[in-house]
Amino acid sequence: MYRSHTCGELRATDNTTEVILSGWVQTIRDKGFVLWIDLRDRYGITQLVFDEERSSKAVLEAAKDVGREYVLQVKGTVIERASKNPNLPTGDIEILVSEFKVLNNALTPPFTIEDVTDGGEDLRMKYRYLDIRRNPVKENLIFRHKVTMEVRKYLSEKEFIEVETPYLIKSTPEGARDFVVPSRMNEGQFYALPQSPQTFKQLLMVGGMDRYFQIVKCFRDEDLRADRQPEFTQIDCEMAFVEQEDILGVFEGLTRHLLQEIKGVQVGDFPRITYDEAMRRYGNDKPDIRFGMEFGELNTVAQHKDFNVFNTAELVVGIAVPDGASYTRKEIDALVDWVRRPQVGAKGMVYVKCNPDGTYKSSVDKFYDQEDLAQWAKITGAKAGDLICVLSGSVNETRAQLSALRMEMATRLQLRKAAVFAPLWVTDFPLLELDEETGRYHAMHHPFTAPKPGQISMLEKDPGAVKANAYDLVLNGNEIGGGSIRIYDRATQEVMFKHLGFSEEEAKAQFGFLMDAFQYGAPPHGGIAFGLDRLVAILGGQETIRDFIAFPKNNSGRDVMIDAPAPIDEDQLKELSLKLSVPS
RNA sequence: GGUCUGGUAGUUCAGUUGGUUAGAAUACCUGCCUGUCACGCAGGGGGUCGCGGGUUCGAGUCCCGUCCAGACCGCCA
Repeated sequence: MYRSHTCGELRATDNTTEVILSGWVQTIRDKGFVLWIDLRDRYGITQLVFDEERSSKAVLEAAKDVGREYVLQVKGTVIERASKNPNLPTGDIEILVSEFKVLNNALTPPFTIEDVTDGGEDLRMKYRYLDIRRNPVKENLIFRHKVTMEVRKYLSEKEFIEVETPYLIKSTPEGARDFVVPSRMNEGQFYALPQSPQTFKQLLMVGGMDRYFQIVKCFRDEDLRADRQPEFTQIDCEMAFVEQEDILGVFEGLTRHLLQEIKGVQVGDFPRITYDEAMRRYGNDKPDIRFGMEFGELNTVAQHKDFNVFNTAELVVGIAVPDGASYTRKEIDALVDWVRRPQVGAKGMVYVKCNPDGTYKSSVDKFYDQEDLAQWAKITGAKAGDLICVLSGSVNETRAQLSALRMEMATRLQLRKAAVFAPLWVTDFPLLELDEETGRYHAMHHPFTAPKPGQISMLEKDPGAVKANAYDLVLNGNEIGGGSIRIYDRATQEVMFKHLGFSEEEAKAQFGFLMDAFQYGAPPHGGIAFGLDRLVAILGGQETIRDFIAFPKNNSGRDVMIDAPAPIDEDQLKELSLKLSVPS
């Protein structure tokens, strides 16, 4: 037997009990006459004591030879401590060790295994198995487990069935780049790893599964971010015989359940706004509504004066930064520089200080009088003491720029509080999106999304105006879920493919199986998929998803621990009928 | 593909205007210490200043290139 108890469970009531513990050496405090070792496992820390009076000389001497992170098995008696540690759950007791065994020794770890480590990101990833011994990472993984358990519990209670779908599927040109896998048995042919189980879950609906979910890995070969990994986990869901309202109801319920069970937070009905409204009020389709600073469009009051920049702009729009009027000239200049960074891309910024005395001071006083500026303040909701920041230009770019500024100011003003949860639904997404480079329309969500009833006819004349039965669930400025009502008849699906620029042959080759299935009694259906990594990170109050993934990839898509990806040898290439055009 | 930031001891970092032998903290090693728990005290070892080139009497410091890491833009149906 390696242990009778864990390192986290012994209390004063266990006094005099004979126990066996196993774990890792957290720290050694050697006072000469007495020596303590903190023994750590997943459950906690228990202090071991060795001293000159009560321990045998051999045991005490041997204890002086152990090092950090050694794996020990100890046998001893629980005793009440002479000096207790109120900061530790096991702080009332310690183990007087009668014998112990070093199960394994350990090199000095390259960084300290403590809550606040001295290790940098890179090093922690290289030795991720050591990082996982640290409480913050360990707790995150346990937290993730709790979330997935609650998801399974909730959905199972609602009659959802978890079904596994294949990982080796077919590559399609739409959307993100696929990871591809060469097939040895089918020379020159490739599988692709799924970007999502989209078509399979729809086929499960045709198969009559009615309510499906799956906690499933998905793969996208695109550049990474703090909240984006090449392989990531989705809570993928689909329901038959539903309309949008049914789906929003069930998954608002799931989200509320998680907030309640995981965070103990109660939220009322989730607000809903349309995509168009989100863009107008926040410049963003995933607005963070934990704070205000809503956009105020100033075209009517700022144009037709002598300020040419505004007169020639498609959109003039501002936000009121709370208490920003006290900014110095230098601080405002820094803000202007900030919006002019290439990442934001604004050409400049007009500001209005709303002085506490009710007067206004702006960077465009030459063109606008106090009355004009009072109008701006009214529209942006600026109060005395605020700073109005105004950007102008083309609609889409200006909104994106001001949205970036809004988020930046909220961060600086600490309005993005991790303990506050503000979910909302964004609905009525456009069906299609114009790719400005190719001049082609592509599906904003995916090509299986149903247009709003009655709007199919608009596809010909004004494809960009067609709205879809598509929706996103946004939490604290992050898209945590997105879905749609699907097309379920062959004719409509064919029309969609045609408008996306597929020839009949291409559509048949790539999605013929789905359109065939639609001819055999496909039920109306729709669904949603949640990004689990992101959801867990946000519930955990953090921005980066990496610390909620046991073995994540770095910025360049590398696993620095196992050093992947890596070249494969000549024999493997040959077996797969592959030839490299670059030296490996 | 692009922008920005960083790379100096095992680790996290400091390093002034380009100037003597590159520092701190922590980790590690040795010794001391009668109740520690971030133990304390004394001492010690530890450096290809990412790599390559250039400017200079002299480069951790300035310039060019390159690699690596991180954040962001593009991208992510």
